[in-house]
Amino acid sequence: MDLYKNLDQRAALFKALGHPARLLMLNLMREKSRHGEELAAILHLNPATVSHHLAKLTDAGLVSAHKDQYYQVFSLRGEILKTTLMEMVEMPQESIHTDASPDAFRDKVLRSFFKRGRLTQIPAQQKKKQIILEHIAAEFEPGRRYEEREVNHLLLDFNEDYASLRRFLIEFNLLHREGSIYWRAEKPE
Amino acid sequence: MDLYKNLDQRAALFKALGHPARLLMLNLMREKSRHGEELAAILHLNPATVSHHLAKLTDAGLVSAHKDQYYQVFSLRGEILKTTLMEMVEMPQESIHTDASPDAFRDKVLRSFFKRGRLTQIPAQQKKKQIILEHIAAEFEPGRRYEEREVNHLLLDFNEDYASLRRFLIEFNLLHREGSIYWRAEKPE
DNA sequence: TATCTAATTTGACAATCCTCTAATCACAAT
DNA sequence: ATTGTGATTAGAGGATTGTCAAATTAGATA
Repeated sequence: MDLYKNLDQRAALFKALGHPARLLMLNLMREKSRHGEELAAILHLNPATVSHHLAKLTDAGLVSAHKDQYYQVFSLRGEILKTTLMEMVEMPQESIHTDASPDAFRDKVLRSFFKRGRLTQIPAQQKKKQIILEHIAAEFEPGRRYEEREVNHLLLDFNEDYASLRRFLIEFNLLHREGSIYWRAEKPE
Repeated sequence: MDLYKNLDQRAALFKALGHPARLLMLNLMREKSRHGEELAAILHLNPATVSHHLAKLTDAGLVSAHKDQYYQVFSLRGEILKTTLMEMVEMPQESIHTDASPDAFRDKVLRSFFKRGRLTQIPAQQKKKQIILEHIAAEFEPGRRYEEREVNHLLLDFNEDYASLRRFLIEFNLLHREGSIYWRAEKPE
């Protein structure tokens, strides 16, 4: 079954389950197979309406139909219902990336605070400060030891207020210091 | 948790899951908690739209929120997602009876073929014939043995064509015969 | 306090969905 | 072939939903 592979198919499955009348139909079919006229009588619905609902259930792969004498008999296809909600919600990472871009927020923040490579201002908000500081910290080579003078020089490329930047980098644990020697922190990941 | 107990609440849960954007949100929250602005950026949606979707997810009990600095941070409430689709679809018998009437079809058939206790005609269709024959068979006392003469007399109350009725009852295994002695079949259930 | 920021609400519009009636279709029975 | 039966389609009305822009609210910052 390669139905339910992508996002929209899964949403469609849930949508098919998202109506009381259809849930009742599935319950009735759980007991035994049923034909349209029967369901219509039980649910006090117009046969056309039942047809409509049954079409949705069949499209979603939840029921199947076969002919018997005068009737079109519908049966529950129970296999899919054995999976957990989580398995059905959970999409592989890569398909999340195709449908959305998880770094969009980060990108947006970086774009709005950096102009031509320079930091226009230091954001007051933690989450945004974190993002721009991480971006700046990436300029330091891991493992290498820096004199304070070198650090200042490097930071000046981003903003004239190099002292604040240096302080924040320390505060956010992106840069470490011992005496006048600085080095970049290990990446958390 | 007595949420998800009744039909409409369950339909509401599925409806909440029945939209691609909301499935993506849940996936993003699976990795870590997120705030609205972030989700909006990632999904390329208006913050108001994200708010709208988040409200549906919270109403359905799928996410919870807490404040952090400037932000309202939303987290996935995963417990519910561990249940299988079937458990969520499956309603106890009694609540099916309150929301629908499983015997409505049978009732309808009986009403339309019996007028003032008499069978107006013998239906040609199997399913309906079955229903009216079961109803007639119920007039015979279980265990008791009937002479053919008694059977005919009893059936005449329903329809003048007692011979056809008798034949059908045998054919549908509702009545058994040995020689000229008849008796009612055991109930299948 | 005044100001800033994210979240929510409001209102509008389009799209989708649910329900029914009426018409049509497919097919079994005669 | 004609009739009868259930299923489906077409279309329409009303309700709900998804989306965004604009206004408002709640709460943190300074």
